[in-house]
Amino acid sequence: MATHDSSESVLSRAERLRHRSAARREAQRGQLRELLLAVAEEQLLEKGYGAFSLREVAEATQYTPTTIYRHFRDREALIAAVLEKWFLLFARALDEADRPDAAPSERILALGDAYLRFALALPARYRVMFVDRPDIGILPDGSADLHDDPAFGVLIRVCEALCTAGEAGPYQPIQVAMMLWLGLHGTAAMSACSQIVDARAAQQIGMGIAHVLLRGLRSSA
Amino acid sequence: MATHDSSESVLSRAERLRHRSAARREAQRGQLRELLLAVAEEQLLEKGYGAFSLREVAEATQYTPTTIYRHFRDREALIAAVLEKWFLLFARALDEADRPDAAPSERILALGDAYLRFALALPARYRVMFVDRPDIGILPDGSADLHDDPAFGVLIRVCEALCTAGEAGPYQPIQVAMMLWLGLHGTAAMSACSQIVDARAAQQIGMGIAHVLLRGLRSSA
DNA sequence: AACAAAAGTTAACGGTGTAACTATAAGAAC
DNA sequence: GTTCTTATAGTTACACCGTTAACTTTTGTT
Repeated sequence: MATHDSSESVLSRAERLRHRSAARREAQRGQLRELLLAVAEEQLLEKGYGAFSLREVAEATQYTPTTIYRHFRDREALIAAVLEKWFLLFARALDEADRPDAAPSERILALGDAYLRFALALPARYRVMFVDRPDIGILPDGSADLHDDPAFGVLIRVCEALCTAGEAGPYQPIQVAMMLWLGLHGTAAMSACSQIVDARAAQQIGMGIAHVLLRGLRSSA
Repeated sequence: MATHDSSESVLSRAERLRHRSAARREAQRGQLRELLLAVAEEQLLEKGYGAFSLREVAEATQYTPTTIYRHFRDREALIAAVLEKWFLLFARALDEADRPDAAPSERILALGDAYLRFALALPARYRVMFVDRPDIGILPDGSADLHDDPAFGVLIRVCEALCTAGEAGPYQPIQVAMMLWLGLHGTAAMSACSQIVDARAAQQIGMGIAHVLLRGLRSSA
């Protein structure tokens, strides 16, 4: 078990880590949770959900992997904490994009534009939020109520306005909201997961879908 | 998750495997590739892309993990081989759904129905094919030409028929195809990745998107 | 029978998440 | 100021993962 430290400068990750962490131990203390969150967010963005590694954020923070468990139940909880922050940003982005005084169809276009912008600005983030993680808006008891989600709440209210304006044919607000959301999600997800559509094309296709859907709804019996 | 190794009857996977594979060695031989493929497909469906494990298909076939490397370059190649089969099935499903004699919009609806049916019948399969794997239709040289894909080829031809029939406004066939495809992909992907929309709802929303898109296209200037 | 190729096994490496246990430092109570 | 308690970090260990190199067996061909 004795390691030859006389010759090579080759150190395993464990050795490196032990050395560094001993040197740092007396340094700072506390606010670790915030530090871990920040590093985790960074790693999650650049590695993606699958390759995101607990040990890697440990090494980046120069802490021991198990130390993370003092602050987060497990890997999933750490990711969930990052996601919580992201969903806040997402809701804010949609909220700021809404123009309550404009016509419903204009509001929907503005919302769609903001949605696509959010997705395409950081595809890795969108991917973790909406495709890798299967539990968007899933409540603790297992049921899902999208109306409680602030971001979806904005959309559904605008769709209600569209319906009462008689521009959605026979469709219910929830149906309209779903068609618009999932229509845009298709291009956002494909752009985030594949390379067959780049960001510019995705923005164009997505807005095309929004336009055509609105037109189709308006002309529905 | 929690493994109690207090009992002495617990064997490690390696021990179990060595024992069993010795017992099986004189059994059958050959056609291993097909067996591996079949088991891999099964595992891929039930575990998903991320949790799919080479060693697990090895154990299921009672072969050693390294044996797989005789037949497939690596884990990714094994998955790719399964995917090849799935994409063949997919192309066939779309091809069979097409009704060349019907009106373009009818053909598109039939195609959309088949697409959603394929996706919702085996969500895990759709997920691996269209969201986990980032390289749909990516050619070896890195470029992507969707027209060469048989499944997309069916769609694009129908969209061309729609355009020449004057039912797609100013949009080009490729744009129409993308809007339809990605519109449906949104509901299929969300249904496959999350639990907030069940299969029935997804089918309904997806067909709604197709209908409304067609109507919107037709009424476009 | 001899030999070459293919098929299968063993052992190992570095990576992963995580459970159980230990050490340490800070703060409170006396 | 000393001791007890508690939170926090560190250590060790385990099972799993994909992958590789080296070895042994089996098979088919000459």
